[in-house]
Amino acid sequence: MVKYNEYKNLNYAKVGEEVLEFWKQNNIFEKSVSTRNGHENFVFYEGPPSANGKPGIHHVMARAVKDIFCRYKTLKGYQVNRKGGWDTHGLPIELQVEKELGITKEDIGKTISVEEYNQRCRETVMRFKHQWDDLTEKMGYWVDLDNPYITFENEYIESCWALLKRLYDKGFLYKGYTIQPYSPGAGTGLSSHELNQPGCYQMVKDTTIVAQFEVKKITRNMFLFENEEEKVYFLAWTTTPWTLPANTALAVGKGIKYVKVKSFNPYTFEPISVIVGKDLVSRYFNPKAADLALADYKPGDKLIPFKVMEEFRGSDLAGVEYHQLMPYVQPDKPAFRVIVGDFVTTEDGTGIVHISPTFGADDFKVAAQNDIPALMVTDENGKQVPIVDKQGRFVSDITDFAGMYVKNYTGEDESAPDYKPTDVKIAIKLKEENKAFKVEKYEHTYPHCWRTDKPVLYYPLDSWFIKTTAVKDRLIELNKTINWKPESTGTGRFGNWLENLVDWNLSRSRYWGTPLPIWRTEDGDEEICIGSIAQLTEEIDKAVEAGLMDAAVEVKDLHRPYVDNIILESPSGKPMRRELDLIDVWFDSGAMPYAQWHYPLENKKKFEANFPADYIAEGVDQTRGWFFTLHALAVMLEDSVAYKNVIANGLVLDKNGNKMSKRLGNAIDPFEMINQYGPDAVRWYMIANAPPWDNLKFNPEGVVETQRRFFGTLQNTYSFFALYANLDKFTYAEADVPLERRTESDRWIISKLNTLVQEVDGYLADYDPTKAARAIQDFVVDDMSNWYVRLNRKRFWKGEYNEDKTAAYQTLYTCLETIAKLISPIAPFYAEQLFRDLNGVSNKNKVESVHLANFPKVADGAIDKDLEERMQLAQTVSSLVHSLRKKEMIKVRQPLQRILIPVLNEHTKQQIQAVEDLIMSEVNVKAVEYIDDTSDILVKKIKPNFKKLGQVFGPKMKLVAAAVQQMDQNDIAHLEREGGFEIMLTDDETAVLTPDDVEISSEDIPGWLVASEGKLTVALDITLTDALKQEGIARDLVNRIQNLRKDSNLEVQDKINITLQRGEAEVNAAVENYSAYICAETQAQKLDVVDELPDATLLDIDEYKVFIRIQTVESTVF
RNA sequence: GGGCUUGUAGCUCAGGUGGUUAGAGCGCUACACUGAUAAUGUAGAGGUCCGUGGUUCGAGUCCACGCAGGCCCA
Repeated sequence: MVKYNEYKNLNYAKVGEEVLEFWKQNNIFEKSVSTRNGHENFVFYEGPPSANGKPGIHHVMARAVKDIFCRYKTLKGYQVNRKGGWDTHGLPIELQVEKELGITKEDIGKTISVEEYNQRCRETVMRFKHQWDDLTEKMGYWVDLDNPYITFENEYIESCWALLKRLYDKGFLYKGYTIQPYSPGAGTGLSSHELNQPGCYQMVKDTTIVAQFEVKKITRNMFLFENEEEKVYFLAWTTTPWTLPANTALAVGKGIKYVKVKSFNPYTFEPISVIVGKDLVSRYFNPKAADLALADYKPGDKLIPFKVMEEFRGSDLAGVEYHQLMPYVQPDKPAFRVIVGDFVTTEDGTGIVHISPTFGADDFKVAAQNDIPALMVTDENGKQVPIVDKQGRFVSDITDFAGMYVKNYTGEDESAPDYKPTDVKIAIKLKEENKAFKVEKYEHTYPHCWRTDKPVLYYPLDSWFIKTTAVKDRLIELNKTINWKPESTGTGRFGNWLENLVDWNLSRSRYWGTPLPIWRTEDGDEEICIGSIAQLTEEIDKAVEAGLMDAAVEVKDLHRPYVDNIILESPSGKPMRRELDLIDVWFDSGAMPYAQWHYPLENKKKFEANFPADYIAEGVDQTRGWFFTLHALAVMLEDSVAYKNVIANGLVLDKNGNKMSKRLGNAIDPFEMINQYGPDAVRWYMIANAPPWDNLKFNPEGVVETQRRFFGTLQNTYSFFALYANLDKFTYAEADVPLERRTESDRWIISKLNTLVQEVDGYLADYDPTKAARAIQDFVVDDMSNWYVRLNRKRFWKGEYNEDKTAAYQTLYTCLETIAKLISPIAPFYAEQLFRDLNGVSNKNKVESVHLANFPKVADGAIDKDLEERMQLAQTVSSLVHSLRKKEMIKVRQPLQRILIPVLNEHTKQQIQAVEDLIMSEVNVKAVEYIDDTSDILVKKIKPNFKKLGQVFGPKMKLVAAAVQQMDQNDIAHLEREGGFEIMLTDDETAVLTPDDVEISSEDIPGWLVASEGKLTVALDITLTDALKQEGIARDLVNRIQNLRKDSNLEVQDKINITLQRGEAEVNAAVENYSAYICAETQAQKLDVVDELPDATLLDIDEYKVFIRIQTVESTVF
């Protein structure tokens, strides 16, 4: 016969290794997909990791979350294909290569060719692929590693091109500009990486201006004026006065308070009213002048009087229009009004921020959101350009300052007596025009170009954009159909991001990435967007024919520099060169639903069958990354969501809540964890400890606890089952014992089990693995092990192999096998071993792996809530009796005569009666008795039902509660008998209570030892009769003999003979009266009592001494 | 600075729609139990439920303003 495997000191890491080997040998993963052929698809997208760094413990977390639901859906009968993928482009890889080669971006194309450089990137990016694959296997993340999509492969890039062309054809792709750090000296944009080089931020002393922007006297603004003569100005501060001619708006903070102050301009002495942040008044007006009268002011006075007038909120000011400060150039759309910006503070400045969309990133963004135009001029080529040229000079339209450098880019001698920076010249002009309120030097840090050491400008640079704002409403609408876990990430972080959407800047000035497939003539008048290699080849042929290229080149690699060397012919016959930009790597990953199948160039059916995804999961940091790019592309290309359910998981921190980093040395090595504790305990701990979307404080001690408490208990239960089932040769060969012939506790645990199946199914369907894991844990530890097995131990190791025993085995077997299935998504290795150990003997499931099985179904009629309530009562009663015994120091082995339970209603009585047997055996008493109301000896307790009374009496609640507490036993009896009781609230106010308004419970039985919990009270009879004492002794004897057996290393099934020496009278009587009982319990065939017993063992049983000898009986031969 | 998120026992976490004694596990202390035994049971100690205001008869729970940690964005 095949036996259930029995283990000594199970090694969970080894379970992982062995099960992994089994999966590999038998292609279980492949089968878990192929056996579901023809079933409904459950579509999962793998967010591609980058293999240029080592995987960390947080990857185990993220991938466990992905894996759980794919396995769960497989159990539910879906076919779940999981294609792996690698993200291979991007800046981190370039930086790593540059670091290793000891070069900078400047060297590319000079000391190293673009070709060589990209070759290095290609080699570097997959450096740790082996470690990643290894971790994937060892942690049990099932994903197809053999056919992954790789973003640097030609086919993948070609798909990206095809998608870009579709966007281009829909008019979603355009060339615009974005504000970036720019070095006029070097003539190049700087990356944020370059700006973060040490030494870039330097202290400089700049001329700053608080400028006065005059409010227009129009109807809409009249609330700011007290009469027609008043002149009202907004005060706004800038550290870059040269940007003032480009001003097109002012920004205020929505909630910030502003005041209007009447005073005088310190340079022109003219009377003015200015609007400024309330908290900043003292910064611009000397408090010493607070008491001076406005009327007393004489031009030239040192102290300028001021008077604070009305107060406004930022939101009140929004929309107010003002006169252009320096009207050299007119915008092409309405401008010069107040808008709300969330970046406005009262930390410095005036609480009002000057906005010049061409020279500030925030400015650009907030202007775009408010439909405020940028100030541009038309150059000699008819192109729109900013008012400062690429050399850093004002254009000719800015007449007064035409040709002046906005900063000293020409190395002028700043110490020369007649040297005046442009900023100062602007300040002088504004002062003269009554437009400057305050001009002063200000020292602050400002970024400088690392090559020219000159201040950078924030300057509009050419960029290619995807017009995501064109589909903003649709993005928002479709987002509402996505099931976000947690919901707040979808409505909050992601939802807000969509509400404040700006166009997606695709351009990157780098080398290792997907090139932008747009070729343009030099004047930009003609261009072509290429959507495939075939199209490119065709265009090349045309260009060769036109003589623009020497010879046809075969398109082998779509990366730079190869594509840069291709020159195409425009419709009018002009040469077109590729726009040198690469595209944002996020486009690569957002394109994976299409590009992983080389769609739209092929595999249309495959794509359609796998779009959109049912489920994805990544870190919450991907909200504006992958989650967004997937969504944006799906909406623009397919007018669909890209995913229906998404889990945004949190971070994995160290046990103190700090971020893990190599520098701090608190990073946890995932391989070490798995080797030490096995993959299941690590996965279970991570899932059960905190919901995936919360940050997880990872503490290895928690893994130890999980292993001990959950897996240890489960394994213990299995061992217990296996031990006896092997002895009894239980193989689940018998037909199921019908539920009605099983014991109360069998039906109870099966009811609980089915309830559990229902719960776990619900939680997993709702993408909440933590609740599922916790429910399973509670069942295994509390219900199955600590209650069912404890109560039923004897049924397994005592007596004949009869129907009752079969029922016990079947019940426990069913629990264990069901648990194996339920835990298999979370703890796939251990579940596999448990399942195979069980199923290998019973062969009840015709599958070789738990992962090929079906999710358990709730059995009809198995759930019995009444029964579950009864058992709860049994547990509570037992616990109360235990605590009473403890108080009286009466050990459980000492039988007692009876317990007494007051019951106030028939239902409770019936419920307890049904579990009497369990209670009696658990707490070792002979009888359970009940007393009801009629006995008149119960002392009752009354408590107000706050919820109900609160609704009725509201504010008078306290009076009612006090009156209820005052009621004595007679009053309670009256209330119960008559169904109503009148209480006094005040001297002249009464109210009538009904039994529903209060909770009545029995609290005490005079003369008995009682304990109560909630509404349940138990009394214990502690009278010891001779018979009870004798039985107690007999039980003690059994216990000691069992210990002897164990100490003598006897096997459970070994039979013995017992010999006792006659001793004290009580002991003799006990042995005589309970001889049969003692023999049965200890597997003894004979119990002899003799007068003299040499070589005996001395047992201490309380105050008695017993001499005993046990001998093994050799197996009887018939 | 903005958005989102977390804050409950020494530690990790539960606490639908507000209801008066705030729970569990681990850890600690004591006792008990003992053929699941590196388990288990009972009891105990341990809480300004982050703070301050407010709404309410009643707030861990609802509202406002803060504080601290985290993430993303500036």
